[in-house]
Amino acid sequence: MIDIARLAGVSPMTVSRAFKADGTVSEAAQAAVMKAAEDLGYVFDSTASALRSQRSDFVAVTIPSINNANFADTVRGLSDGLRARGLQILLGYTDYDVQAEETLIAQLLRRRPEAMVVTGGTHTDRSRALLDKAAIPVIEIWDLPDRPIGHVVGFSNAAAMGTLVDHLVAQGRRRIAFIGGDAARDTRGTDRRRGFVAAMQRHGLDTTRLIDAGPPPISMAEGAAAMADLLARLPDTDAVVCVSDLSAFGALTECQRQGVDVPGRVAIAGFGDYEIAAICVPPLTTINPFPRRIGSDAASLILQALDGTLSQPATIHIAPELLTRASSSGA
Amino acid sequence: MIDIARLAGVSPMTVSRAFKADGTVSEAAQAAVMKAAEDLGYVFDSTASALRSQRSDFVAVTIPSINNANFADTVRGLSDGLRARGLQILLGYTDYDVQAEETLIAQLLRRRPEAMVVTGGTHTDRSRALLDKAAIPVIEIWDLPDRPIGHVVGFSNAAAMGTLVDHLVAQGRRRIAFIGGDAARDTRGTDRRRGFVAAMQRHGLDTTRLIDAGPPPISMAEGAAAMADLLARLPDTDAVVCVSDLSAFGALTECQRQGVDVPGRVAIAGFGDYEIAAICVPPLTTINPFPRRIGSDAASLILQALDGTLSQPATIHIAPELLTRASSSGA
DNA sequence: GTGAAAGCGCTAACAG
DNA sequence: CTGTTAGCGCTTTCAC
Repeated sequence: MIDIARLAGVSPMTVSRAFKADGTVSEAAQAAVMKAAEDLGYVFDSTASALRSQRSDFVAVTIPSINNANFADTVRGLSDGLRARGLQILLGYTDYDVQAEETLIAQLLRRRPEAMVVTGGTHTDRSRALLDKAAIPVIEIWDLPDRPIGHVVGFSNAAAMGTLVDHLVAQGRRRIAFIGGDAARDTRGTDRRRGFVAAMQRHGLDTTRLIDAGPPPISMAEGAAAMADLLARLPDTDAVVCVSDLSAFGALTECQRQGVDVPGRVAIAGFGDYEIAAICVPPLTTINPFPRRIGSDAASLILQALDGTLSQPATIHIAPELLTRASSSGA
Repeated sequence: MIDIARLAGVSPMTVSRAFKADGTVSEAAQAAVMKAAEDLGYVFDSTASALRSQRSDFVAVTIPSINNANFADTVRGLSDGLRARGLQILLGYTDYDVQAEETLIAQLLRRRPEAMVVTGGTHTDRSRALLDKAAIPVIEIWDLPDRPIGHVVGFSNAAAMGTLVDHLVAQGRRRIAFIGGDAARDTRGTDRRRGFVAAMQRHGLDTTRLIDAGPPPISMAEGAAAMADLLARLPDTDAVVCVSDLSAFGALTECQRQGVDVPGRVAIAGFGDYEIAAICVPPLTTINPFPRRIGSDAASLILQALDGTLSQPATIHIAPELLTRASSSGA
């Protein structure tokens, strides 16, 4: 920067101001600086800037898996919402493990992010302590935590699953099964299972058709295997709800392989409104939790929090939408 | 850090050494420092460390889309391979646009990454200049660039597509169509199309059945629309190759909706070996380009380059695997 | 094994 | 609108 200052015939401070582009530099100086920078192949050093100004321009984000279209959409919503303010996303994934999340949070905080977005509302005590200490805006997303750390953009996974069960019952289904993952790890999946059981009880129906397909994420293949298990052990099942569209699609393919009519003999519903749900044959009934929106709303909260426009911890409730499609038509 | 030094009764330098954990600190001092840090809720500041040591511990990575299972797998391979050395990934996506890539590269370089991984071998002149100037290891992935910037981990998309065509021809297919995206943007897709045309010519077959499904990424729905178009305009088509499994699956669903037998009347093949290809009914013939492997090999190259073990620019050839499945059985 | 001094490249704060 | 001074929180370097 000193070199540029020399070449442009100004002080380093003017160079700094020129790069901030806040219009506080004369046009002549601005042009001279930019030309000198171009000639010297100068690349601004954000590290030094971050250290001195105590503004890293980072927003740290943790998601359970990078290989998931729902979370990817959320990250896009976040990224697009933050880019205008020059904020960059520092992304990490937890593999659906709160211990891994703790390690990740500790690692990310070392970079001095200006805000932190974490997926889900279940964290280790140490994670909570780290986030508290960090004294930066924290947004929990994709859930409605019992004990929020800071701000929240989410919805009740249990309630959303309940609307799905209500729909199936309204369609005349009674012997409804749930295919989901290992309760210990996937907290959102567990919430959905709890919502399933609660809704079934509300309707006075049997809640024992619960298939545990293993640790999250539940793949299409695991959904298919679970469906095969279900068809073998509980062949009178007339509807299946899956923890996600991906496992639901797997279940659907298993029915296709076995010649089981969907929705004639078994209705199938998923969760997440993944691309596949709309296009497979028959298309899948599902819940759209508006993943992109979760991200863009979180971005708005962050911008407000950084502006100081947000005095109270805020909770933005996303209203998931039930999408009824052919996979769950009347019995 | 000064506070910790005081509390632990040592100098700041010893605190620094304790955090580096290189075993050059006495056990007593190490323990005292860790205890003091814990008590004070100290979080190490990577920004200051990066500035002084000129080591950011960042590896910057650009991918076309964050919402793509293939690239997500590559990022996981990279991430897992780099984590052991304490290197963190700084991820950005380009939306399949070389101009956006240029902006992104400029932005990422400001963070002083120690290496840069870029997807594809087509870049703007300015991107190339920026990467040259940066004087850090550069790895291009998912392609075999004509004019590599630095190291490469990739394969020939054209050649891989050729093997797919060869397979279809061997199965007795002759009137083969290609469904792909806008040539201007998706360079890998364009390479695949070129490979398709070259292989068809090699077999002396008609190369005019090319459907342009719009700008990448080509969605399942766009694959379905393209298939509908094809069935309407060129109903004697006996095989379809798609630029990815996702569009291929869309095409398959369109056949299901129209009662077109796959592979009886039309064979379908995709590219990428996405999860869906293995499980849909019928499963899709495809190419596995080993996305995870691309990432882990790139990570290895980076570690070698940073160690100085790599004097020459290296190219690691990935050998994509043809997976023949029921969607392309004999006519 | 430990400490003192200096400085990484930028910008806050103040002055003009 | 521009410049000067000082310092962000670490680590390099050198000394002991």
